[in-house]
Amino acid sequence: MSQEQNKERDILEAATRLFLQKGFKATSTTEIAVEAGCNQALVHYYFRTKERLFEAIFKKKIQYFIGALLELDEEDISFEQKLIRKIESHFEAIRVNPGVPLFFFSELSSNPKRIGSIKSSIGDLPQRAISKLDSELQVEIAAGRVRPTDIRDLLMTIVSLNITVFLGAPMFKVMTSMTDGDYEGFIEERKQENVRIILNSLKPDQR
Amino acid sequence: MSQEQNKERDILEAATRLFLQKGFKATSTTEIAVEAGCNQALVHYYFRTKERLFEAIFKKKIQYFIGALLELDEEDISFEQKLIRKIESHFEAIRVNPGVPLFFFSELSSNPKRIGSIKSSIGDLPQRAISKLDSELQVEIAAGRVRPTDIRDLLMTIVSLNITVFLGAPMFKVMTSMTDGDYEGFIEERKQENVRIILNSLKPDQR
DNA sequence: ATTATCTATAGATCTATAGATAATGC
DNA sequence: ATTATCTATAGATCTATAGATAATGC
Repeated sequence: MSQEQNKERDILEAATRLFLQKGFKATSTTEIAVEAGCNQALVHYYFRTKERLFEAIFKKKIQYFIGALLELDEEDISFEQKLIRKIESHFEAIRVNPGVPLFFFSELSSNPKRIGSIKSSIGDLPQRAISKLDSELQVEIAAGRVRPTDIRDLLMTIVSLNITVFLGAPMFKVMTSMTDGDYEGFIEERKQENVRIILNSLKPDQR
Repeated sequence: MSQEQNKERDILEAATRLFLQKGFKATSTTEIAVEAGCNQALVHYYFRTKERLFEAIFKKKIQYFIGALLELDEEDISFEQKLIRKIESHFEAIRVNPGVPLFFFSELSSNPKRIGSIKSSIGDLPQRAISKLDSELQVEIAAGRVRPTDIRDLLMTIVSLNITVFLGAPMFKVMTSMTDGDYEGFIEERKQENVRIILNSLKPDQR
């Protein structure tokens, strides 16, 4: 028909939505099929096993996220500007995929053998990107513009602040009695707050 | 026998371990029974359904954590000292229960109806504790010792920094090629780093 | 012919309960 | 008697595959 149909894509999309929302074990291939508008056997026709389908999705999401935080931008801007851009790009990547960090952490915790799956799909991209950022950081430190800082601390701080706004949303809404609307406003404002906190944490001690 | 046995407790402990590690859906009552050293029917004898067993554990963990962050300490110490203690006590609560934050977030995300379960078990304790901390914060702000800060931002910052070290451990180890030993050192150092970042974020703008 | 899609089903769980037996408290 | 524990099983999934049928590409 004119409606270009592609069940394989439909299945992948349905599975992505469901795996992200409920995790691997709690999502059945039957459910995926219903959501994709086909029968359950077709899921296995295209992806053979539920595990393979899952891995395809898992790897795709990992690559997307690694890119968002670590992409090797060669632009000639100040370290501070570069850092701000990285933080904001990471924040936006999560805003668009708010379920992904939780998805990673849960699946990695419940099934540690997936660590191998990650390693193989990211290669040494993180290593290289981290080294590069680190050497830039060391230049700033040497120039006295940034307090001595371990690059791993800096990365941990960025990731912590950016993911938790989304990952902890349900819990925070309950604790602070915020409505969904309130919380959207909070998220909106939080990006700048995170940037501020991180830049502040890098200021050399004064006084 | 002399070995005071209490299968109900054994079941609860086994279930806690398994639910924390693999989540509700991926843990079977059969598995819990094996781990507790009894047959599967006994799990249902004591707890009737898997869901009830889960809720008992869930609520217990929530109460423990709310306490750790929000406990109403009346001691007469400076705001800064009080804040430092709260951050450290929260950090330690997570260190001892490193799987709990992920557990909360996953189960809340995969089954949003559990939000009700949380609400009912925490009552207005968070509200009161937050208000109290907020009024203390406002005093500091009025005195110019702290930059104007929304209490919700402060809480979000504390929770973000403290949980992610543990929650993101598997991912971080992969990304930064840290061994388990390296990472333990990193955690050790991270508590002070978090305190530092948070206190820095509260400093009034200078210059 | 090949590829996409469906129906039907085997075999493996998994939860919850019924009903038997063993242990404990009077 | 009551409470704790076990064996056995019904009924509900759920994954994966076999084999039939429909659609598509030459």
